[in-house]
Amino acid sequence: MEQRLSVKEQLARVREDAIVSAVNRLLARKGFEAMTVDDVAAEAGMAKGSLYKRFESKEALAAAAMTRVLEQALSRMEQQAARQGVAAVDQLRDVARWSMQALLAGEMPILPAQNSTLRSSLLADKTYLNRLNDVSEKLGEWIIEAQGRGDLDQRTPPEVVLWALLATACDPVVAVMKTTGQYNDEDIVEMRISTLFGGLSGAASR
Amino acid sequence: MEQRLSVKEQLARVREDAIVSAVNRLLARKGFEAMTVDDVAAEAGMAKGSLYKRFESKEALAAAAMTRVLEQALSRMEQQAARQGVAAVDQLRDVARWSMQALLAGEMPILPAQNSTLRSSLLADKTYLNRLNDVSEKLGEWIIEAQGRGDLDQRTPPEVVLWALLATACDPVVAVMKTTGQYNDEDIVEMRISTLFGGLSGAASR
DNA sequence: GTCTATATGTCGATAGAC
DNA sequence: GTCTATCGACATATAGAC
Repeated sequence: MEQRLSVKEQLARVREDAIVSAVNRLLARKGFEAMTVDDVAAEAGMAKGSLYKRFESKEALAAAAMTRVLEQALSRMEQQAARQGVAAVDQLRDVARWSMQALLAGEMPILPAQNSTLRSSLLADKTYLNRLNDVSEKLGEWIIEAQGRGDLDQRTPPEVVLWALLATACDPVVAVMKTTGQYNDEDIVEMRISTLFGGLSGAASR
Repeated sequence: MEQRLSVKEQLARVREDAIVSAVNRLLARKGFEAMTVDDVAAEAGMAKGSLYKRFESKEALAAAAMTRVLEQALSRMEQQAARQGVAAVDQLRDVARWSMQALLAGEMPILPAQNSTLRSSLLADKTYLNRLNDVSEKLGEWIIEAQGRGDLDQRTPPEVVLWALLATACDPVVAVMKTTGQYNDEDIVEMRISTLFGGLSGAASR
């Protein structure tokens, strides 16, 4: 009985993962507003009714996708934290790289500017908020450390650095560079990271 | 007869300006998808039918708003260009400041990530494309000049600098900083400009 | 697969200018 | 009195919810 339940649970997890992955891709491709529940059903390969069995609304679908991305980021950050002798600023750089790579791979659900229904739904989702808080706290530690060492500008408030890093996940320039076809993914990421940390200014302004 | 036509035309222009201003505010507030044509009618103080008399679709309304912002930017840039003895990099900084101020004032129509209907509509709008081209060309000149003087990093391709500057118009960090209420508009703009040009890195990494 | 709500786009009625 | 422009109710399609 216990074994059977476990299998059922595993199947449920696989199914749920298929849904969340589908939502993730669709959010990355078209954004929340343009994504329809029919799209999700088609992409996940199941009937619309099955979606509403597990998720109570379109907003809940999106929230699950965004929560999963935060969990993946956390997992990545914990791996990074375990490594020895890596400067905090390099750990921050790594997170920014990771999120831009996800963005380029079409796996980063982009949250629209200020959609009312999705936004209020996210603000009511404790799991999402907890994960966001976990990510922010870990990044915050690294930011303080990097500022202490002089690797990050000390005049910029830590929260502002944090938001700038989080914003890499929806950097519009990455998408433009991608669509021109002039640059490969690696170059795009490196150029944006370089601009983010080093700025646009040249030698004469330093 | 000529006088009468002129008055009529003036009235039409005033009306059209009211419409475009309303669209502008609504795009800034809720974005294209969430904005309804009924919203526009209410905000502009006229009936929906009157909107469709002058604009053939919701997309055309949005395109008109975006075109007008580009025209305002151009006008600002031409004023800047007329000033003597201003370094190109400072003119670029001024444009970035201007667009962020517009963003903070709720007057910057934000184009959604990649909405299919609006995007294809914009790409078919010659007026919009021409204005965008005008802005890009002028900025491109300044970028080349600033790079030549060493005021901008020469390893970053000019187009990438251009896109980074255009992206200030939809900088999500500005909105977050605004909503916290911790900073006034001027501080927000200066911090973001400073990060954009100077980067996040501190003295130890220079 | 069905239902309901809502959003875009249309059209006939109407009011006001000359 | 005619003509033009505005209004707002209506048709139609589509998307969320179950």
